Amino acid sequence: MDVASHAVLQAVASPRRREILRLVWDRELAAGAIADAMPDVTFGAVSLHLRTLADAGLVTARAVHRNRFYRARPEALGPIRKVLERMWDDALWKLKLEAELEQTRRGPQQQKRRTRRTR
Amino acid sequence: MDVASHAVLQAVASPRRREILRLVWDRELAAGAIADAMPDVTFGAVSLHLRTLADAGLVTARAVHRNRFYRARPEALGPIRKVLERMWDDALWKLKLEAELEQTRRGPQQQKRRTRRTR
DNA sequence: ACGTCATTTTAGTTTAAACTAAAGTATCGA
DNA sequence: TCGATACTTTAGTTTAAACTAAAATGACGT
Repeated sequence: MDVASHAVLQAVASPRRREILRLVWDRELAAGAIADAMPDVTFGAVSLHLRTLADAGLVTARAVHRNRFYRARPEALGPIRKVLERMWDDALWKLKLEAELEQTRRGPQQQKRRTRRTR
Repeated sequence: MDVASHAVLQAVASPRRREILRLVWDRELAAGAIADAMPDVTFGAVSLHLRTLADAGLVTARAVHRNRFYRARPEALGPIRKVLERMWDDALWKLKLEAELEQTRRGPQQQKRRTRRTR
């Protein structure tokens, strides 16, 4: 797990930032408009979240006049998607292998001797 | 984003828990063995992480004698993998569409009238 | 029944994240 | 230039997560 993927995971793990991400997922939105859509939090807090998202590469900013327009950068999810996918597939593969082996072996390979299992 | 996927994301976002997850990814390991593999943290702390992982469905426990053997449950990653995948694919599709539209339009579409209301 | 082992749980502390209010920066329009 | 707008940054506070030490639990051997 590289440091970039960690930042992405960290950023996406916050419900607040997922909320922002959802807002700018399919359209550009000014920081103020994002803050307006989240009335229970201050503009400053939103700005900090935007910075976190930008640092993780999950959004990009474009300055126009006094506005800063944000937009999601979905390709930044690629790496962690791949990380998860690789973990997942790898594990599935191993489980399948295990299941196949299971049929050729007698019982689960238990550690140490077992005498009783009662009570 | 459902509550289960949130728990999974939250659990996976912690480096410590990813470390544990990696340890039990392809083999069962007793809680003590996991703690032994992480010398910079106490057994108690490891146990709490294991609980978090178990609550998220990312690991299962099996009791044998006095030991509790943990193992990753990779299929728990499925839902969030799907969530990310869906977001990702959906966005890529939209970006492509946008790129196509871009060629038929001149310049960025500027923002309209704004009514801002902040504390 | 007693003591030990493997682990969990609790209670309290440290560390980090999220948040607010206010100050700072930059841009525009007059 | 000045004042307003649209943000960002800072400093300090609140909330939550991670951690530790120690007590509690429960199964086992004797």
